[in-house]
Order: sequence, then structure tokens, then C-alpha cells
Amino acid sequence: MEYNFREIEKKWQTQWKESNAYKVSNISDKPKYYVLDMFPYPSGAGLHVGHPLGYIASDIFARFKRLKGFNVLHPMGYDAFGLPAEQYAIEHGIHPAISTENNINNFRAQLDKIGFCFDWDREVKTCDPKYYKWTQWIFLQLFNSYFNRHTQKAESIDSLIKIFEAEGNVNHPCPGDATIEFEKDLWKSFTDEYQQVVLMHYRLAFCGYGEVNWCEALGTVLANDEVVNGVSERGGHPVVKKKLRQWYLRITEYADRLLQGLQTVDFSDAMKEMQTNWIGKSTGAEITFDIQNTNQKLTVYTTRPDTIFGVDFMVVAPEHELVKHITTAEQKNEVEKYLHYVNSRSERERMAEKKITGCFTGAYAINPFNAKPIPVWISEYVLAGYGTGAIMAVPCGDERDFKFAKHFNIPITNIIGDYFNGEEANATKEATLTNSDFLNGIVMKDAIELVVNQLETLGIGKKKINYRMRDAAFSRQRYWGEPFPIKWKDGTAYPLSENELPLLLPEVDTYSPGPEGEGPLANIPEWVAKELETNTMPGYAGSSWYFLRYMDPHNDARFCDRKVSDYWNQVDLYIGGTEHAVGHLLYSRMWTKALYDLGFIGYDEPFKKLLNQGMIQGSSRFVYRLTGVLVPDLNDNNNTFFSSKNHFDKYQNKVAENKRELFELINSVLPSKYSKELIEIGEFILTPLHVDVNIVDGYELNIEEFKKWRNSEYANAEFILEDGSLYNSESTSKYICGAEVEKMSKSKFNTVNPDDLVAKYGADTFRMYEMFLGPVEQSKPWDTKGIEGVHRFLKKLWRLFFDELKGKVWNEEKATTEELKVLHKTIKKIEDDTERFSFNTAVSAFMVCVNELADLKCNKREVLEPVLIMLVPYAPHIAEELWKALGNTGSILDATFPTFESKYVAESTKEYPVSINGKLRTTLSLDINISQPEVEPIVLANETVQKWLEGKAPKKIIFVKGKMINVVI
RNA sequence: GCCCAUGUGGCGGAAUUGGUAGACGCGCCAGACUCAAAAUCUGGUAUUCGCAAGGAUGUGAAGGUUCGAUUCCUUUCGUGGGCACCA
Repeated sequence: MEYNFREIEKKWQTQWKESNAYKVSNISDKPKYYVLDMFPYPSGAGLHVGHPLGYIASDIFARFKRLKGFNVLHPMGYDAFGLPAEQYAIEHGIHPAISTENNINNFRAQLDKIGFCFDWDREVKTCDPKYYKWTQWIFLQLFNSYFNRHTQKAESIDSLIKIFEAEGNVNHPCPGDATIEFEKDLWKSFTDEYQQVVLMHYRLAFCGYGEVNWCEALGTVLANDEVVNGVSERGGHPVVKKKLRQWYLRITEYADRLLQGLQTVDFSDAMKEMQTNWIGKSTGAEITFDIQNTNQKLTVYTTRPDTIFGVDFMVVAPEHELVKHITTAEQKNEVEKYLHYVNSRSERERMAEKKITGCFTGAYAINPFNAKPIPVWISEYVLAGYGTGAIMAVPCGDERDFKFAKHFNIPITNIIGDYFNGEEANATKEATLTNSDFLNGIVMKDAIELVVNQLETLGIGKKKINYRMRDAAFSRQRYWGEPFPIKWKDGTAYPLSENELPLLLPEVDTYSPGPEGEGPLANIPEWVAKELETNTMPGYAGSSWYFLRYMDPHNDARFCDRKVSDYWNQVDLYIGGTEHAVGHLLYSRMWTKALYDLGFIGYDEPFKKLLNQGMIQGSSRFVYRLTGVLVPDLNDNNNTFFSSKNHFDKYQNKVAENKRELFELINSVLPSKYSKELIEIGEFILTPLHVDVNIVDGYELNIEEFKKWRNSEYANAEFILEDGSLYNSESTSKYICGAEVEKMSKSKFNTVNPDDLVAKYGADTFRMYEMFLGPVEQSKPWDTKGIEGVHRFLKKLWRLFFDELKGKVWNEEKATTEELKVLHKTIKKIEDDTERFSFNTAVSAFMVCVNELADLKCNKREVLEPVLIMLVPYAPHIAEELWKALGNTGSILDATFPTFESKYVAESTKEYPVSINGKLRTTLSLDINISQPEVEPIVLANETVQKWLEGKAPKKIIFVKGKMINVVI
């Protein structure tokens, strides 16, 4: 009886489906566990072996927890709105819903082959009106809420109106526009329209105008993290800045809570650091400077008010309001030229620029403490959106300011004495201040507070906490997204009522942008006639709360029943890539906090533990095509030569002998012959070409397959093999390919499709091999060749139960102590490794176990059955098959994970390593409970130790019980 | 430029708390089976000196702490990823 994985896997996948083996109930006595994969976007390209890595890891953990007695929620669904489908629609005229559905079906078929334990009854799709009804509903909750800074939570806008009616906004300064201040009577005197304008500046989901990343080609606005190198991440189209009406989420109000929340979750330090940096909280001061000879004022934000006397110039953002007011007549031309230059550049370009650019405005600010005039410059390195859009430059303490000063020959004031060497800036806080008026002699870090106090006393500045994070742009001028449940009346936005939801996405004739950069919805007369919002929501709308919908996916009355979300609570384990570090993860954390504040759920962090999977890189293969200088025959397609790697390597070394060898060989088959002279002066060029890794076995090219590759482009090519011979049907030598680790991509011909591997080796082998490659968190290259080792392991396991000739070999004999030791050692290792997500070492522990049981010729059910149970998370199909073969009736999926018992692995002796001066020289088998005084004479009596002692007495003998012995001479 | 991660045999990797470096697998070599090949099985495989016994070297590099360092510290180099010149 052979291991027929194809039949076995098909059989159990069908049976598990029929028996609803993965159906999860919201009612259970068992403790709950929620394992979630990051929401996939169903792309048209299909899966390559890198994609399922995280799904396999989460599947293993979900199955493991089930064996450990948990009620495990492990759902899957689709983040189905998005740009590629819309782009495809624009190009091919196919409705995004249709192409998305096709992609989902392909995706699903690929997933099913790998044998995941998802509860598909809970599948969600963000583009389904039953789903986005609730995305719209949550949006309305955010629209109807503001952030109360006193209680530090979201509260209803109605309660804010009551506050305004009672006391104005004196205690609730306006987050959207700090200049809006009013008493209660003034509030009451406002028109309805203006009251709505004011309220808009408080809402958590609000509408405003802002500079956005405008992509003409896509006719849409992109979030910062969707723009890569000045072009759109999806599609690669140019992106410029444009002012547009946009919806936003007031995530900045949650900045502090998002920071604090990081302390309560189990994310990697790197991930926490990334989010912390993104939020970018800094403490500093705002200082207002008068502009000389004008009544203008310039406010800057600085984290180093202690350096106030080291300010040698100001830099304001080119977009700064003040620029046009303070630029002097002489500088006007210059400034306009510079502004024109800056305007032509995208934000990304401005950020990435190393070149120092800038322009003097002609104006001078006045240092409030010593009345020193300070020249005001503009430069693209200062951004309008951060702080006040202006900085005070201290060249002796800031490297960037220093370089700017050097570049434009601005004199530098040294306020840190010897700490500044004139060669580079020094950002120290430890220096004692000099040239600093009333701060002279004070250490910088102590001066900070002094200056702030002084600023506040003089009324020219104040302490200020600043965040780098900006409010999240929450609208797109495109079609394939959730419509906003918003109506416009005379320029005022009004929410639809709850019973009008879902507001369905209408059909359109064209997916191209509407007038003046509006979305495709603006092209629909009926839509516009109803005065509905023409923007749609961005991709992260649906993915910000999907983990809640999985809990209660069919609920028509609520987004998720409170009792149900109380039961499932947080996601216990969230697995996905680091690419969502600051986008999705921050937005979903904010939504969760808002929903919590409003009383809809009972916790304010969505993900308890986050595990970041690494990328699987491609391992590319190359063939080397020969062309030549002064070797004309090689340069036409009738004489195509490929050389094995050996010759490429040799030829790279430019040894004349190697060249001649190669020439002689080629000369012998070419129709026209070359003279000796030409051989001496001619040169080869060996060009590496990517070759499809699927026609290469390890490094060995399958030449016949290669000839058929790319429509038989190379059908007539000649191949110089590793031993220097030319390929023919009787060749014994091989064609060896070059290799390089690169990103996995179709264009590099290094993608490997999981379907092919599952067909060839089975899902169980594939799952185990993906894990065996290395730690989940780490990036590592794919190597198809290695999968055979894992496949051999499963076959070897099979042979413990069934022999090809003899049939059944497993038996009911009593296990020996040695066999039980192997079993329990394995139980401990598998359990520990799985708990700590070290799946690669768990796979090798299975291999060790099977190797040892095979050596012991152990075919005993008593030992094999627990091994099968442990194997369920990793290789469920073979485990179930053998479980049934042993005569069990229930499914192994519901078995109980075996219990480790230390008595079986207890040792009475230990093989101690004995080192001399830290170098291992010998080992000694000693009683496990031996003490130092007992050890010493035994060690000293040892032959090897005596040899190294050479008669001398040891200085010291170090004995660590259960670990080692070290003799110091 | 800044931040993060990472560096161990021919390759992927292991060594969980400072305690026998290289588990497990791939590849390679040899052998068994076979007319032969494939498949399978068995043994070997860090480098180096040596017939062997046994040495020496070895976790990117250089220092340091320690009886003992892949593990901790300092400096430095390479690779991968991220970024916002963030005041």
C-alpha cells in the first residue's frame, strides 16, 4: 500500500466539506481563540508560493489550538474594492464586480487545494452591499461624533451641540480651525449653515479641502502610502499635488491613544517603533517672531527652544502664506522662479532630494530676546503640512541647517563652544551654552524649560506638543469603492438616515473620471440630481473593521452583535506582512477605538498579537547566451549558443586559454571557420538571460523543455555543457544555470505556482515545506528542489504504518521505554515550537522523530497515534487517513493533543562536555544528580584532562550542573 | 541621509536563559538493489594538517567583557527592507 496523496487529499477535503468540519459556532463552552490573516486583495495574477506562507502558519496555529481544546475562529474573505479592478474595467470595459468575482473564484480554488480550515460560511467581501451597508453605517457614526479631549474619547456630535449652546466652545477648542472661537450667544446667532461648517471642523469623519496626491491617469487621489517614488503604487502613473474637496478621518485626535495602546499589544518592537515614528509625537515650543519693517509675524515650531540664540536664519515652506507678504521687491523675481521650480516637483521628489535648494525672501525676522535680525529663506525641505510650516535654523546644532548655511554662505553662530568644530553640526543637549545672552553657562537640556517659560511670560510663544501624523484622507475620485451615505444641500453635507442604507453603488457607462477631477459617479445624471456625494471611500474603509464582521457575518440588524463581539473579543493572533504597518494597522486601530468609545464593542485594540511573516524571495536561474565581437556568425539567430555556467565563470576570469578552448569548440560547429588570428583578437560576450525556473531542476537546465520555451524561440540553439562538450541526445554532461536571489516576479521568470507543487507532491508536503524553509518572520529565498526532502519524510512516516509489499505493519504491541522517550521528547518539542511559532524547527522535530522510530523499527499504535495527532496542524490529510486506518471512527481534527510526561524523558546520566580553558577536549558520562565535590576527582582522574594538565594542578574547575565542566589551567 | 532588520558549511537553516557550533533538509561523494536508468535504501560530508590517533582554525571584520561568546558591549563593513531632509 503506497502513500497515494492525491487520492487521500481529495477524499478528505470532500469529506470535511460535507461534514462541515470547519464550521465554527458562536456558542461554546470552550475557551475561544481568534486567528486572523490579513485581508487579501484578490488580484488577477493568482497566487505564487510566497502568498500562502502566512495562511499556512495561521492554519497550523488554528488547528493546533483546536486540538488543545479551543473554539477557534479562523475566517477568510476578500478586500474586494480596489484600483486594479477599476483599472482593468477602464482598459477592458469589464465591470469590476465581474472581474473581481472571477479573481475571487480563482483565489478560492487555489486556497482550497492547500487544505485550509477556514469556515467559509463566514466569508465576507467588502464589495457586497450586505457588507458595505455597515461600512457606511460606521462612517455615519464617525460623522456624527467628535473627539472630546477632556474625556479622551469619541462622543456624539449632539452632545457637543448642547455644550455649544450652554458655553460656546471655550472649553472645546476647534481641532479643525483653531481660529474659530465663540460664546454660547454667538453660537445661537450662527445660521444653520454656519453651524454645520463649525461642526464639520469637529466631526471624526469630515469634509475639507486639502492638497492631495492627484493622479491624472487614474483620475483619483492616492494616500501617501500608495504613492511610490512619485508614481502610483498600482499602475505606476505620475502623481502631482492638487487641491480638492476631500473626506478625512480625524485620526490625529487619537494620536495619544494610538501611542498608549501600543503598550497593551504584542507587536514586534520594530512594528511599534514604525507606528510610533509615524505618529511622530514631539514636545517643543511655538515661537512667534516679528518681521522687520512690517506688521507680519512668523510662527515657527522647534523642539529645541534652548538654541534660540543660535538661530542664523529662518526657513519657511514655499507654500507658506507669509511668503507673498514678506518677499521684498528686489527678491520677488528670484522667489517666483524658485516657487515655480518647487511647484513642478512632487512631494516625494522634494523629500528625496539631496541637493540643497532655497531662496532668500529679502525679509528679516527679529529675535525677540536680542533684537538680532534673522534672514528669512524659503526651501523645499520645509513642508507646509508639518508644525507651522516654518523652522528656525540653528546651523551649529542641526546638520541640515548647517549644510544649508554652508551652501548659501550664511554666517554661523556657535552657541555650544568646543562641542562645535566648524566642520559639522552637533545635535548635543549636553553642551553649556555660550553666545546666548541670559542662557550663557546653562546646560542645553536645562535651558529648554527656561526658554519656554520666558516665551510664555513674554507672550511670544508657548509649549507645544506636535504630531507628525496628519488626518487620513478618506475619499477617492473613483468608482469601485463604497459610496458615501451623504447628501449635499447648498454646500452643506447631510448624512443619510440609517434606513436608507445601503446606498448602492450604481451602474455606470464609463469608469473614467467625472468633470473637474470628480469621480465617475459625477457622470451619472440621476446620482447628481439626488445631490449625492460623488466621491467613494478608499480601500482601507472596508478593511478597517472586517475582523468584527467575521464574528457575525450574516447579521442584518447590526454590524456585529455586541454579545458575539464580547465572546470572540480581540483577534488573538493576527498574521500578515509588514507592508500594512502604518496604513491598515493604524486605521483599524482607530476605528476600533471609536467603536469602543461609542459603546458598540467592548475593547479598544483590535489585535492582541501581531505576527509578521517574511517575504519569500525568488531564486532566479540564468542561461548564458554567447555573442561575439568580431565573431559575426554568433550574432544571428541561426547560430544561437548557450554556455553552461562553468564557462561563464571561467571566461569572466579572462584566461586566454579558456577563450581559446571556447573558440575551438564553436569553430568546430560553425559553418564558417575563424582563423587563428581572429581567435586571438575576437571577444565573446556572455549575456545572462532569465530562464523559467520551472524548466530547471535545481541548477540543471532541461534542454528539451528549454527548446520549446517561448514558442520555441531557441529550438535550434546549441548548448555548451559543463564539461565543454556540445549537447546532443546522448550527452552525459549537464547544462548548469547561474542563480541569483531576487524579488519573485513574473518578469524574472522565477515565480512558482503552488498548484503545480500541490499536484506533484500533495498539499501536506507543500504545507510542511513552506514552513520548513525557515522562520516565518524572516525573508528567505524559495528553493523548489528542497521540497523532495519533506515529501520523503511523509513517505517514511507512511512506511511506519504500511509496507509496499507486506501491507499493514502497524501493531498493538506495548511500547518500550526508549520508544516512549522518543514520543515524549517529540511532544514537548512540537508543542513548544508551535506555541512560539517556530514552525520550521517543529517540522524538523517530526523528521527526527520518524527517523528515530524507523531506526527502532517501532510500528506500534501506542506511539504512532499521538504522533499523528501532533501532525494534524501541519499535514492534516495524511494524519486523518492514517488515523482512520488505525480504526478510529471520529475525525482526528477533534482529537486531543497528547500530553507530555516528563517521566518518560528523565535521564539518570548526562554526557557532560569537559573543556580545558574553554575548549572542548572530551566528554564524561556522569550521574545527573552529581555535585561539584564529587565531580572534581572524576574529572582530574580523566586521561585526557591529565594529558592537558601535564602534571600541574588546575587553577579552577567550573561545574554547571546539567550543562558542562570547564577545567581552567 | 535617517531608521529598522540581518550576516553561521556549497545552499535553506539549527543552537529557546552566556555553556558540546553546524540539528533537520537540499546538494554533493561512495555503496546496495538493477541488464541499465529512475525511484528507494545505507554510509560519509565546515575548513585544514595528519596513514591514524590527534591537533589547528572557524558563526561578515577588528577589539572588549567572561573560566567560557553565534549569543553581551564598542567600532566597522556588507546585504535586505522602510522613510517623512520632520525641525
